[in-house]
Amino acid sequence: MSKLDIPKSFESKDYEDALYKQWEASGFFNPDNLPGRRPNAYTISMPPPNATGVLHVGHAVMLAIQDIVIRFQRMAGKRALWLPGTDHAAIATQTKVEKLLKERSGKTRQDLGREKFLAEVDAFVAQSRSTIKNQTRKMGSSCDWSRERFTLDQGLNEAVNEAFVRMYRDGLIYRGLRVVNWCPRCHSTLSDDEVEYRPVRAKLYWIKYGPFVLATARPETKLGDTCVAVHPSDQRYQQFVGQKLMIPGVLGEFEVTVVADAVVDPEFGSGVIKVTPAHDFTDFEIARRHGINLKQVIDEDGRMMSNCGTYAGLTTRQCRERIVIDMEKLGLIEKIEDYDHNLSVCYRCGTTIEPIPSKQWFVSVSTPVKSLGGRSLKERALAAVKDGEVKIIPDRFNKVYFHWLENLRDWCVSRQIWYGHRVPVWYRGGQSPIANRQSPDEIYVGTTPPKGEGWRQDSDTLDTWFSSGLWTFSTLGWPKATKDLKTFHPTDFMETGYDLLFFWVARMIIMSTYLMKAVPFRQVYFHGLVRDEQGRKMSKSLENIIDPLDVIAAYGADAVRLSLVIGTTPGNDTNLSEAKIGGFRNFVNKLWNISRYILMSVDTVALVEKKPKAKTLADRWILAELDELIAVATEQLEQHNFSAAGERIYEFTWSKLADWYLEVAKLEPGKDDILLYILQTLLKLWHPFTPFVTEAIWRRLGTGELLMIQPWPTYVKTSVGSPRYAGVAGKPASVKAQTTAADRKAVAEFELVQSVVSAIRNLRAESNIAPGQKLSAIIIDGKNQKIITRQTAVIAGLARLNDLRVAKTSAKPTGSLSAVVGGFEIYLPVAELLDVKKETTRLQQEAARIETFVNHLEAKLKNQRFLDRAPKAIVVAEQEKLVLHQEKLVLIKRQLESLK
RNA sequence: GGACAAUUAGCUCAGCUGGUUAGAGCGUUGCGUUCACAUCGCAAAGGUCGCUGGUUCGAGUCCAGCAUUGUCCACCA
Repeated sequence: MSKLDIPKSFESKDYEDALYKQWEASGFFNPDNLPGRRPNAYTISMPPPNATGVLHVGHAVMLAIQDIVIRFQRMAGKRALWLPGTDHAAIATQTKVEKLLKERSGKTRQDLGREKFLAEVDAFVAQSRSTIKNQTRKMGSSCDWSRERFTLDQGLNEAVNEAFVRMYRDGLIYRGLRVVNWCPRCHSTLSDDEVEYRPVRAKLYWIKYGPFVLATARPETKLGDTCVAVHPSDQRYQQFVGQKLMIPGVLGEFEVTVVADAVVDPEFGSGVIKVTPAHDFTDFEIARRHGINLKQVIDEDGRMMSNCGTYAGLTTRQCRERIVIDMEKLGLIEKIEDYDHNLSVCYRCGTTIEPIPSKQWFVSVSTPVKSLGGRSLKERALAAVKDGEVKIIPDRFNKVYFHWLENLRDWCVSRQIWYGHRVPVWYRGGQSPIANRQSPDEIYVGTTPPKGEGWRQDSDTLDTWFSSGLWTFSTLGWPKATKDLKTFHPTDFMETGYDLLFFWVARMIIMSTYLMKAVPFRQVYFHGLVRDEQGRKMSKSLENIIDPLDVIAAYGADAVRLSLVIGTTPGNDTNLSEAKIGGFRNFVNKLWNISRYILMSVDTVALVEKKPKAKTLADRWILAELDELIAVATEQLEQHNFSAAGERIYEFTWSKLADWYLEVAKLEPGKDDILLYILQTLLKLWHPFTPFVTEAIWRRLGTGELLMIQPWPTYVKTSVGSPRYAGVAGKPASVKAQTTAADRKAVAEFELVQSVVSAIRNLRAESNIAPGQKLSAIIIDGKNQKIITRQTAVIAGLARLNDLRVAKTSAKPTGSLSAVVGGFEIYLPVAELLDVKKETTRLQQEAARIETFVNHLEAKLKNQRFLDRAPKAIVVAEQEKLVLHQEKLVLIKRQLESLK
């Protein structure tokens, strides 16, 4: 043993912060500083966490996966850039600050005024941003902080303005009066995707409506009705179509027009619907198709307007209760039924959405664009995935993406909140009343304010996803033609939760294909939701939240990373528990101790970069296994099968290296170079997954260099199979390490040795022979004697035998435990310790098991159809299997004889 | 209403284009401190692969239907 002093366990907290500082100080997070010629760039644009947020386990997954990819690519010689940032998350942030303000001073944002309120938000965000940045560091994320961006940065604001103006000039942005999703609490519009649905038990009111009886869930909207619609082919109501009818109501009679429209389902209810164009999306469309006026009765506070007589000022809910009572008095209610339906609520605050008419800015997704070859934004974005320019992982999300885009309506991008990018539009003149389609405004749309007096900027801000949609290129300097933009865009790998497919991913594709004439990323990988160990969502009320920072402190960032990656598949939710993290902490410690042993047992610690020559069977075996591991792990990482890659490296580390090879190394001295080579290769393979522990060990090699920039291990590869996958981008051919016949033989032979050792250990355990007690053994075989003879020292050492004899023919040793493995008969003469009855039973059971299997194989091989139709190789394999087991059966029966 | 997942050992999950007696981790049981590691070692027990059909020489794997759970989309007044 050398005098190296290495602690017995890896205490993560003693290393993590110092290592991260060292990495950051090295400058290698910045691709410009990476050593060597690196012709190819590899870029990941980090999904910016909300500036107000704290790191949660969802971020942790994202950071773990992306860091694996970027560290792998960096070691593989790419000019690797992982660009971090934060998102201003307009509505979420404003809502949060409003809440804090209310708690602190009881004031609203209106009390403060726009400017002061925004100053509050800025102060809050500045603080939160630094919090989440430090938390990101705790995960070990190797992102380039020198390029960090914020969606409200000056540069990004320029990008937003530029994008808006270009779209406006191309006729893709227009201002229009529409029924919009309105959140009365946020006082803002919401896009369709920002609306959530909650099932509620409500009432369905059947009301008498002039000559009709019809059903409605919202009787209060009757005050805004301007027409009634029936299906064009509905014979029952033909006579009314086109007529104007006077309908009795709680505020007296009012006039409606009867129209025929195909959206009405004649089978449902009475086949008649009342139409409230101002407060329902479908109704708005009906009214538009038939040139019917709309009548707004609900205002921006969600209250009934002054045109509602005695109901003016009531909330819609209060009004509903009151109006039902009043209608019952007038005999206008036919019946009331229970009714389950979905209530639209704001995704941020849960307030019931009120559809109201409003003049807003929209992005047209269906207008043909010249620069897109006459295609619309929608069509271009569809093509990006259909043509394979963007590959979605897992590909089942393709369908979801197509469906969403195909049904996409124009995107309402203006918001009436204060925090965000202000709409780059200026007005001069009086702003028109909301219900008026004609605007007398003089409008100026531009990236810089117009010259001249009296211009007033639009008070609305843009949907936060409008700026997020530009993220992959606005962060690289667009609209300026920067070097970064040229080098790093399109990015290579986007990774986020599938809940962001519509909100963000699709919009990035829309924006980038239009503004950059290129996709924003070549691949997009969706991770699943992290749930608790019982598969429930993590939530405050369930008290089942796992805080990444807590578990990093307790188990180390490496263990947390492994627990979030191994055992997960893209797009599927995963369950996480502290027990799982604890398990990986144990593994990290195992890796530490493997290293500790190797570093302490070698004479000289040195770099061994070339594969050393094997001297023994075990050497040949482990080196062949390692080559195979490099090939498989590399291929799996390239294909983003992180879990599979990790599992394979894990298995090699623990089940092959630690359990077998290191034990052999204790018996066969002179393996320093091989041990060091394996260790160094393994540290490289693990580094993307567990950067801290691997870097900490690497430092003990004393090279003075960082592991994070070491070259990825190489191997001689053979291609297996061909690229025959259906995937649009084409999956690469499967790759294996090139193995020689000698390698394959070594693996087979060593596996035989392993089975012999396991069999002897099994015999000992079954007979309760203390592990410490030395035994002798006799192994009999005619065919493969040489293997055993050459490996007697290894077998004896691992099986704790003090004497191992190899004989050609069965000497029928009496008083022995026995087993048959790989054609060998194994006898452990234990004499007086032998429980003949127990041993007989054990062997009989074994024999019975094999007999069943032999019968099964015999039956199979007698089946003419199997012989005729199965591939030759399979038949041969089955025949060999049969012979093998028949022989084994004979040997076991012989052993049974010897017990008599 | 439509779509998509999932359903394999007590728990959490692997099992690729169908072909060894279906695997791992955790947990359980027995034994154990051999100088890398008790955050460890050795060994063991534990599964009619949700159900029903079908294709096939052969199905956990492919097809159809069903059931259960979950998610997304749409939403009819």
